[in-house]
Amino acid sequence: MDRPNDSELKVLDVLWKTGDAPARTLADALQKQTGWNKNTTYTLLKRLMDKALIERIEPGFVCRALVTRSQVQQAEAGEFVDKLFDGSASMLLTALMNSKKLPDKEIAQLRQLIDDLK
Amino acid sequence: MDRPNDSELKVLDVLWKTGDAPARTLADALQKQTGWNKNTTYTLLKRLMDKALIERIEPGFVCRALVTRSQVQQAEAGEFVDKLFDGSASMLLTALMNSKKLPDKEIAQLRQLIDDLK
DNA sequence: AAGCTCAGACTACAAGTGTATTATTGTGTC
DNA sequence: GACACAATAATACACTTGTAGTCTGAGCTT
Repeated sequence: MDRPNDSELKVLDVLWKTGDAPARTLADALQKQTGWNKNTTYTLLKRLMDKALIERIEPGFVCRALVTRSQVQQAEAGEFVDKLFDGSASMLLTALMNSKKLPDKEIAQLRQLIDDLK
Repeated sequence: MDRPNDSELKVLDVLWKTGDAPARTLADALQKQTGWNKNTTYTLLKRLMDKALIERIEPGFVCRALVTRSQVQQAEAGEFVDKLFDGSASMLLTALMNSKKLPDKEIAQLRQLIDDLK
């Protein structure tokens, strides 16, 4: 999978939230959300097509994501932990805990995750 | 803190491992490790200086890191979890567990981390 | 049919990245 | 002091990224 860069990710994010949508709708949403000119969104949609991360379908030339949020999250998380933490999830989590105070809810969910492991 | 890009990170990585070292030493290590021409390393050292992530000190014009590995890890981890997981550490960990099978050692350490939380 | 509008395509352009080539300066050797 | 060579600086250059301006063509208005 070709990877989305940061601004492409913002477009995908809207697309994942709204579901399949015409370019115009996405441009409007991103206009509101980030102040982008609509052409900026169009350009990014084009680049996303080039990377085969979205497609345009008839009728209406509607945009559809070809990757799910989870797929991107998993791919990026794997890359990231390798790049900075030598593949160690626990070191990543340590850094995260030092970088920001996790809310209780998060901690409970982390505990749940670990407990479910076996 | 100005952020290192991927190739600058590789330089920092060597510097963190070896401790303060002359440019030449780092270039040699990176030559071996990544095949880079030594001038590539020099260029990156320059950029790291511009970003104030390293300094050169006398005697010997030796390179010294101005940020620790932990500082960079924490900053990057915070950015990353916000960018892709809306700040949620548990969602990150979930993605990571789906992306690669964690070795038992890792799981034990994760459990330890959570248990130590309280 | 001539013009207006708007979605979408095409083009642009500065800044950042990855990597290397060329130039310069310092230094030990004869 | 001139030469050879290692250390560093300066410059280069193609590619990516972030963002926007301009062009085109299809349908809507007179």
